[in-house]
Order: sequence, then C-alpha cells, then structure tokens
Amino acid sequence: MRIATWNVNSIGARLERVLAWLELNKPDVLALQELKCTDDAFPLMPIQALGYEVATLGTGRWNGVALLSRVGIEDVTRGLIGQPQYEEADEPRAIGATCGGVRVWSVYVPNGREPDHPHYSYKLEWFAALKATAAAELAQSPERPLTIIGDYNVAPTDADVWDIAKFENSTHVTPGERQALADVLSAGLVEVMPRALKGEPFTFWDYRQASFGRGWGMRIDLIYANQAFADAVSDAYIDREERKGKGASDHAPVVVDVDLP
DNA sequence: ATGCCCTATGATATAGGA
Repeated sequence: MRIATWNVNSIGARLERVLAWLELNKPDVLALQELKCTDDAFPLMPIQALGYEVATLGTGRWNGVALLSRVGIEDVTRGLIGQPQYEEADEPRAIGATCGGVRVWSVYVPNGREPDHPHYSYKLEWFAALKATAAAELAQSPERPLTIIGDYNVAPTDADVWDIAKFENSTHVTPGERQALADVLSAGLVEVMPRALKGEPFTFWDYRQASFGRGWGMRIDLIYANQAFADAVSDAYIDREERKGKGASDHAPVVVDVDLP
C-alpha cells in the first residue's frame, strides 16, 4: 500500500498538478493539507474519476484537510479530541479515516507565527490535542496500523533546516515546539524517516528569494506512525521533483510504502 | 541551478504562509 502526504497550498490552484501526480504515482491514500476551500467547493468529480473516495474538512480560504483513498474510507473523524479554538473558531486542520485497514490522519499543525504570538501558544495546545487523539486511537486499537501524516510545521532537528543560524527568534525550531513533537511521539508513535530521491532532504521551500534553487528548505512534513505501521514500511521518500517548475506548491509530497494486505 | 512569492477574498489591498 502506498500512502502520501502533500500540502498543496490550495487544491483549486493545484488541481491539475494533483491529478497528474495521482495518475503518475498511484497512491492508495493521499492526505492533503491547505485546501483553502470549503467542503462544497472541493473539486470532487475529477478526483473521483481517478477512482478515489474523498473525505474533506474545509471552511474557506484558510487551512483545510482531506483524505483521498482508493482502498475505502470508513469511520471518518473530523477534528481532534480537545482541539483548541483560535479566535473562537474551530479550524479545519485534522481529519482521520480507516483506509484499507490502516488508520490514517491528515494534519495541518498551526504555524505559530512568532514565538511570542498567541498563535504560538495555540500551536502548542493543538499539539496537546493531537497527542490526546493519538493516545485514544492507540488505546482503542493498539495493533491496527496507524499513521499521522501531514504538515507538522516543526523541523525536528537543526539538520532539518538549511541554516539554523537563520532561525533565531523564529518558530519551527524552538525547544517548545520540538518538545511538543516528542510529547506526541511519547503517546506510542515513531517517526518514519523519508529519503531524498535527489538533492537535500527537505519538504518545503519558500516561494520567495528563489529558495528552492538555493536549497533554502525545511523538513516539516512528517510521517508519524505506530509500531505496527512502521514495521511494515518498505520505503519512504520525498518527491522533491514535484516542487520544480511553474505552478508548484511550496511543499513537496512525502510518500511511504508499506507491506500491508 | 530548473530560479529571485503565492493564494483567496466583502479584492485595485490585505492576511497568512513559515
């Protein structure tokens, strides 16, 4: 089974790329982030035409997540246990479903903006809700393969950014955010490390300053999984090629192959 | 090296991205 995650930075703007990528790479499940559209506006038909069932969670111009599956979508869950609000709104940042016997979550962790911004504390609270959700799922079905994939908006180590010196007083690399990642893992998950097919092992390059060409990237799109899933992994990689050219998302897809029935 | 921002919106500016 092939599972992938991709922050597409608007499904509307990225539709042709997403359709082409699905046809070429044939994932069984694709977790999307940053749909930037409502559920009603999601382009269901062309994706269904490729054989995928779709579950979405989107409210408009910000955020939005989805799961596409050609191995079934059951027991769809929208939102996290104890998910915090931001400015009194429930943001669409997490959706889970069972696809071909694997429990898959697509997550879009809040950015944080700046370490002293309210969005940063919201980010840490959001991680606590993610941990609670992971713990509950693991308690309910400890042996069922589980993966929580998406845009975590944290670089796990200094090696996961192109130049740690450029990140003074920046989010994505603070001890608090990295502790939040460790707390999520402590619920009973491990990280599946992807390999770089070519070039540096980043998953995001800012649109500005020709960052992609300069190698100014970050690895913030992560694969977390329980042991049952991790034990079945045969390969995992970053599709850096998809970041190239006009009309690319600023994130590359991350793919994981598992030997599961 | 595959290039010096991109996206959606009460849109001709703005917020958000990370």
